[in-house]
Amino acid sequence: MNNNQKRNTLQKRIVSDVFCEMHNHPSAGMVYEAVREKYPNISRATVYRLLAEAAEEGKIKRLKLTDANDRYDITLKPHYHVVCRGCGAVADVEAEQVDEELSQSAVGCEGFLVEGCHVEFVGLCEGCRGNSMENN
Amino acid sequence: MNNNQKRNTLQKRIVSDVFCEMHNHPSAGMVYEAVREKYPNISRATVYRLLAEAAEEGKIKRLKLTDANDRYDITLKPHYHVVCRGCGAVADVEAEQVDEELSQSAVGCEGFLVEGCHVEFVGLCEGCRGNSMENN
DNA sequence: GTGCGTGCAAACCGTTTGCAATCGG
DNA sequence: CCGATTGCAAACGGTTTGCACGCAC
Repeated sequence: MNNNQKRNTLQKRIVSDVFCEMHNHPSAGMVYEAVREKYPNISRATVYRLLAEAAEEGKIKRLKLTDANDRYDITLKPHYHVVCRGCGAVADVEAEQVDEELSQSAVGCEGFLVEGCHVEFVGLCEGCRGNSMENN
Repeated sequence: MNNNQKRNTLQKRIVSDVFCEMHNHPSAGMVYEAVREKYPNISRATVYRLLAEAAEEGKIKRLKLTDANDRYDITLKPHYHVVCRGCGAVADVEAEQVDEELSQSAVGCEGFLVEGCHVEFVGLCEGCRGNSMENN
């Protein structure tokens, strides 16, 4: 099956290490910036490629969110996320998974077959609640 | 309050007319293409501006979806959508709104305050179910 | 030595914006 | 007439890609 030999490069190790130390569900760009501090000459393309590759191999998860760019998640176990409407930060949510029930209760119009669903929470992070911008 | 006088331009009327005849939750680009058939010289920027403006005025709704680009919805009443994983088409979903309950059952990590949520369904449209690509 | 992986820059795609020209009120 | 609105083209931002070089094996 998997007869293409993956090479163990320095860049791959560094990107993996740096990403594993970040627990903010970073975007590829955020990982790139973080990696550059240790390894300033790394190419943006390499970071993007390595993260996308890891996601395809199922080692990490690529999150699609409504507002922001794609984020990468080290946690593979299914769970929901909350996005801060102030700064875009992402955090995990403790809530039971209701995808199954939700999807079964849904009927798509125009002949659509509903197979699954995506739940995403919106809120405010601790920092943005402190700022007196638009918190009610 | 609203002391800025809006002008009634030909472009505005055409974009509005064309959009109202489309019931596919089109993206701005899709509306642009449709408008161009009637009014070939319209600027892409104008269509994008008019749709964004109408959404800000609350006349239409701008949908943020996880995969695709923003879509525009003529229906203002809250409801869910299903996105075809084959072709990206969007359709309305008949299901009761559970945002309130869901949000209240959710606890954000890292000091996040959960305020609301976004539910989005995934499925297959009639056409894509017919194609023997990757339907199970 | 072979060819996978990298770095670079350019392309990409949907969208937004600066600006001069235009046209609605 | 005056300024809101348009058209154009360029900029934008995040991401992907083509290609020559270099390094892992």
